[in-house]
Amino acid sequence: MTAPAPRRQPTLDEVAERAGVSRSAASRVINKAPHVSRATRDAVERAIKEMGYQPNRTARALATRQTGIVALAISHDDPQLFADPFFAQIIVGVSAALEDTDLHLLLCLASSSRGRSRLTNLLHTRGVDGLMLMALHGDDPLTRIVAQSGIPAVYGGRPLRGDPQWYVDSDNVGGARMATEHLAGLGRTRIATITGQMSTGVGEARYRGYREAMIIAGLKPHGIAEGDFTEAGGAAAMRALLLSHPDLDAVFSASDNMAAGALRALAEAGRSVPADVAVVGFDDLGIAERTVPALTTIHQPIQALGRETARLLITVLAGREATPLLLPTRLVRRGSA
Amino acid sequence: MTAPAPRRQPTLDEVAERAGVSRSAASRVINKAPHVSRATRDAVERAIKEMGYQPNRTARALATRQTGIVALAISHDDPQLFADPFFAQIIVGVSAALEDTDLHLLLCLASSSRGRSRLTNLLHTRGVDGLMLMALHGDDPLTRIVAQSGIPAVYGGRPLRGDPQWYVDSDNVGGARMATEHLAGLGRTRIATITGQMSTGVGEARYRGYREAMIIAGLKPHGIAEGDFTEAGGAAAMRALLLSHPDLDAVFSASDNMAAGALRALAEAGRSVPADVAVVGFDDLGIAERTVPALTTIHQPIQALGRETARLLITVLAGREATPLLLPTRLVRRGSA
DNA sequence: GAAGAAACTGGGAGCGCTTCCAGTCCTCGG
DNA sequence: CCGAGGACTGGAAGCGCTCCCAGTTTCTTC
Repeated sequence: MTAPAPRRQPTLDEVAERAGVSRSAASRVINKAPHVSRATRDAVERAIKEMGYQPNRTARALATRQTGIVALAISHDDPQLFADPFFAQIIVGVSAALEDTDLHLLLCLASSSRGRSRLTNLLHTRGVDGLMLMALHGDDPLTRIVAQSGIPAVYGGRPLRGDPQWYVDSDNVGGARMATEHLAGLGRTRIATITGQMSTGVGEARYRGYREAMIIAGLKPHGIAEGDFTEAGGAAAMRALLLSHPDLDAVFSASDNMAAGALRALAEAGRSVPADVAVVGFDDLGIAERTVPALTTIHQPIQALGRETARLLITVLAGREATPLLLPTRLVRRGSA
Repeated sequence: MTAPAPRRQPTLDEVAERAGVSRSAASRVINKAPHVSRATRDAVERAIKEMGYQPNRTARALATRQTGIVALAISHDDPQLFADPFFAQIIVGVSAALEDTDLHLLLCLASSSRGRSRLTNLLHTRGVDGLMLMALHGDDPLTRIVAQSGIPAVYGGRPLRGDPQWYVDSDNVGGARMATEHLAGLGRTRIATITGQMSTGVGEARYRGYREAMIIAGLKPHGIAEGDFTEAGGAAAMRALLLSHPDLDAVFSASDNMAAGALRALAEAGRSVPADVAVVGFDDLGIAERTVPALTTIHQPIQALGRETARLLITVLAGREATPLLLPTRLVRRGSA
């Protein structure tokens, strides 16, 4: 069995003819343009209803130079990373924001080089009106390509390098500061940190928040280990910290995944949490509730991040004034600190 | 700050002029059509390279009546359901299959009525070449709309009503049968089942598999409770079963989520698993490894489901012969049975 | 009642590409 | 040396819509 020939849709010309007016007139009533008499409008609207007319998207796109499509590009080396619930939440947020516009969402997983070139092609061939970019790593070549294409782009999460004109981000610095302050407020003084990759925007920002809070609290960093946002990486980092700073009494981990690994490593080392070592994570993505003990962490409003990224892009596309946005994070107290 | 004016891309006419040939000739070399002399081809290719020409997607779409876009529509009442890792895996699979074509992926969350009408509109305005549909419930009005639109559609997971021309599905019946047989093979004879909503295709199919296996094993169903694929629903169903059939010695649950709830309810009732009651789930979606005891379950190849759904659509769009596909499931033995 | 403004109308030129078709140019067998 | 057939070529007609513009009608206003 092969595909059936699609049923032919009526065209604007046919509608106009049926309504006994010119194509221009019909176009005007469809686009709610001014200078249309009552009689014309009625006739056209009746014809439209009778024929079940719907304007052809492609033709309209060609004439207006607007496709009505925006892309969400997720650039990351590991395609499996997409399976992280993070992105599902982002997509839910983005979709919600697009729902009251007539924009549609194109999804680009630009992890492979093939995926990247497909995205580049999409930009150059004017396949989309705008772009949302997520999960870039430090020196992603995409930023340059995007900038050159001239297609409006909004970044979800500020990239490390290059200062994009438009972005929406969680307040990573503030969150990390809050986490560290919480630890210090608990009376802990030997506070270590497990960072994400310092080549990423988030990794760097959360580390910076930690540093700032330590300075304000009048404390010296007590152990810094770089992880990779994975559970295994967190465990390894924790072990390293335990070796280099055996007397640490608190850890701020730049992600819940890593914190989960750290908890495991701490348990293996016989340290009790939070009695011996207090732990604070970052993200609050489900896993934080399932660790033992449950993780005190910084909540990041992911769905809102998606929603606001899309909203910002909508604003930009509408030609309205738009400025970057920083979304607040908040501390969620559970058992680990 | 507002959007900058996009830099103008060269057009085919300009390329042709630069190469000193007609637009038709240039078009021919771009589309690798026959009847192009070596000299013409070289000239055009040089011009293309020099000018960085990329054919405009929209214009091409208008001329060929093909957009180069396919949509993945997820129709479900609950938008939050999308956060389920299931869909992320589907998307990864779909993207992988599309990656070696020049089709792009449009994502439609058609849960709200607004979302549904957006999708309908997309079909009628010829905004996409083809459609993949997932997570339909029984009498989804979408099936009719899709059929009427004449746009080729492939179903991921067979809908309950209506027998679509093309679909890809996991072998739910076979999997459920396998699960039940496993239980029977363990010597259990009083085997209950917790079903999903019987108004869904999966719910019905997995129940059918259970029934068939029971008949083959010469056993009588020993308790049937309808759940809703959630953990809470599974727990409630298990409690009901414990009340109606206190002597049951095994349970086949139509999803891991429900099985997790069932395990909880069994623990509360003081039954030990698998000693008193053996439990088998369905899906193998991560949660199965994290229950206590770990869940014996039927593994469903989700990523492959997405991939094959996309492949089938690609085949259909290419006008090639295509037939429905049933993906094999397999038993994964863990602690619960 | 005339002149000017405002409302309406349809023709037509695009948007950037594909594709049909009628020509032109070669090549080659008879 | 001629004609047939094939390989090329460019002109032109779309694809279905928007939008400018010149022309017509209607409404003001003094």
